[in-house]
Amino acid sequence: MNFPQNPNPNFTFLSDENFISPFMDNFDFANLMFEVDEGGNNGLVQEENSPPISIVSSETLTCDSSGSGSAVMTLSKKDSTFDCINRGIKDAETKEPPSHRVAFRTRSKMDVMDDGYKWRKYGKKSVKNNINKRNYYKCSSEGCMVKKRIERDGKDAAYVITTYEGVHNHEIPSHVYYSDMVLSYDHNNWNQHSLLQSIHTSPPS
DNA sequence: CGGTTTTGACCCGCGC
DNA sequence: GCGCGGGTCAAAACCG
Repeated sequence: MNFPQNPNPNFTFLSDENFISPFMDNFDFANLMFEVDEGGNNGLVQEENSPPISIVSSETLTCDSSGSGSAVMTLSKKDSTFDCINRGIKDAETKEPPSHRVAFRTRSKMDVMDDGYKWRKYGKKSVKNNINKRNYYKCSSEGCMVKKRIERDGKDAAYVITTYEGVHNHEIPSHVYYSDMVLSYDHNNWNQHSLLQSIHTSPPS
């Protein structure tokens, strides 16, 4: 099967820990990257025989993704724990087809990172167990229903949790460059590992 | 002036 | 049925 289109091609889901910060020096791409999907085999950094959720981290992960039911994971990091429950999967079993969903946690001073796509904010909510607001964005391209949520980790405000939902049905509005290298973006294999360094969202003139 | 952001209201699903 | 929490809508404000 083909891999879904990367909703955020600026991020590459690496499976080793030698990750080079892609977003300036105040950015520490981080501790958590996982895909929440329909239980299929198109995990982002899925290794052989691994569940459809992968973590890039030295932290502890327990993941219960048996069957096609909801995925529950607990990520322990010293004195903090991150829990994720994918409700969409359960809903998808009886209703509409599940949308592709990708979530990851990054250490960044910036709340919103430019991923090359154009987003329009449509909501902001305070959520339980998090003093920080959660922001909701939609892709502003016509006909594109991709959404993303951005919130600061309630347990560690240094981290930003970003969740993408859906697949872009259009090209990236602006090319993305990593240093002198244009990010190799293969629609059919977007989970391939890439070297990321710094980012520029507008092409050199 | 058009696109984006803000923000309160509304809707819906879920648990009790 | 009710309350809670999360997600979305939409009108007004804001901005370039």
